[in-house]
Amino acid sequence: MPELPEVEIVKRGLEPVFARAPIARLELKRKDLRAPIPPALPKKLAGRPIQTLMRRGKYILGFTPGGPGFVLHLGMSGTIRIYGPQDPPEARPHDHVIWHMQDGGRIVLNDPRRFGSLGLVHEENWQSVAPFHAMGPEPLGNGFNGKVLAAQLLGRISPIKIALLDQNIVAGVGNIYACEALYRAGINPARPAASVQGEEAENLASAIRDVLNAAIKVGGSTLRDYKHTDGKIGYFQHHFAVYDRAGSRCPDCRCDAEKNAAKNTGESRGIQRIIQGGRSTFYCPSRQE
DNA sequence: CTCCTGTCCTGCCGGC
DNA sequence: TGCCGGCAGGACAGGA
Repeated sequence: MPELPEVEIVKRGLEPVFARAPIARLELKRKDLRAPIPPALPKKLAGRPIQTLMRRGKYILGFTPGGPGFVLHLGMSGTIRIYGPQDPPEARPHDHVIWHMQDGGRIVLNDPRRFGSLGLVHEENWQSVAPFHAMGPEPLGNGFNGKVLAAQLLGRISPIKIALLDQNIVAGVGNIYACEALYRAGINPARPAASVQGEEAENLASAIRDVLNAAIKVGGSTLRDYKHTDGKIGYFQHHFAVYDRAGSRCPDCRCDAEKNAAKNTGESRGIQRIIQGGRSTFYCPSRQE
């Protein structure tokens, strides 16, 4: 489920929790996530504060003062719940990891599909180990623009939609925001990646930034009320232009005009769903020629 | 290198 | 109502 905006919101929700108190202990109710949780991790975190909390792509990293830290990925179905010191204990199915804080607060990782992961990293060298060593630029970073994106796409014959899902091309974009960004940029998802250059690459880079920022903004407003959303953070109602809207008309649809023009052909219009790389792509054939 | 397919796991939803 | 197939926001391994 979570792509960059959702992960960013989760990170922001975790910040005050880690700022308030050191970790008392890490409870592992289940160790077999996508990869086994390193047995040494609880020991490295117990009794220690998280001094630095950051996001890279869809990962959240938290470092203790000495350098060791955790790296968290929510996979497809991972969620985080936050409990204050006053909140009564609550266990739900698929709660796998609990950070017990020294002030009594708790952070719970719930992940039914267990595609998520929790690992051990070190502040000194995390950037040079997998998966970070090859990871593409942060789309919300200062250095990201059309030229950078165009350079990343050079030599790529695969469809632009597939390329955007590759974390080594640009970090943090997933299936939803790849579709939404291509829609905003007016680029057909089947276009060869390397053919997106110049002004189109600028448009796409801007579209990626804009759609991610918009989603964060919406999530940020939800974050303040996270208690009302069942303690879960990072999961908010999005409004998508094309994602999961097959058959509907896109926001600035020209489909009616096209339908009239193509009346004789009987060709159907509206948002289309196609399969690329085994995953759904949604796009508007009228706006994304 | 890049590309493509299959796989991990559970829950939900629509169709019969 | 119950069962079954298909699908889900991710990432990796392995082979071409």
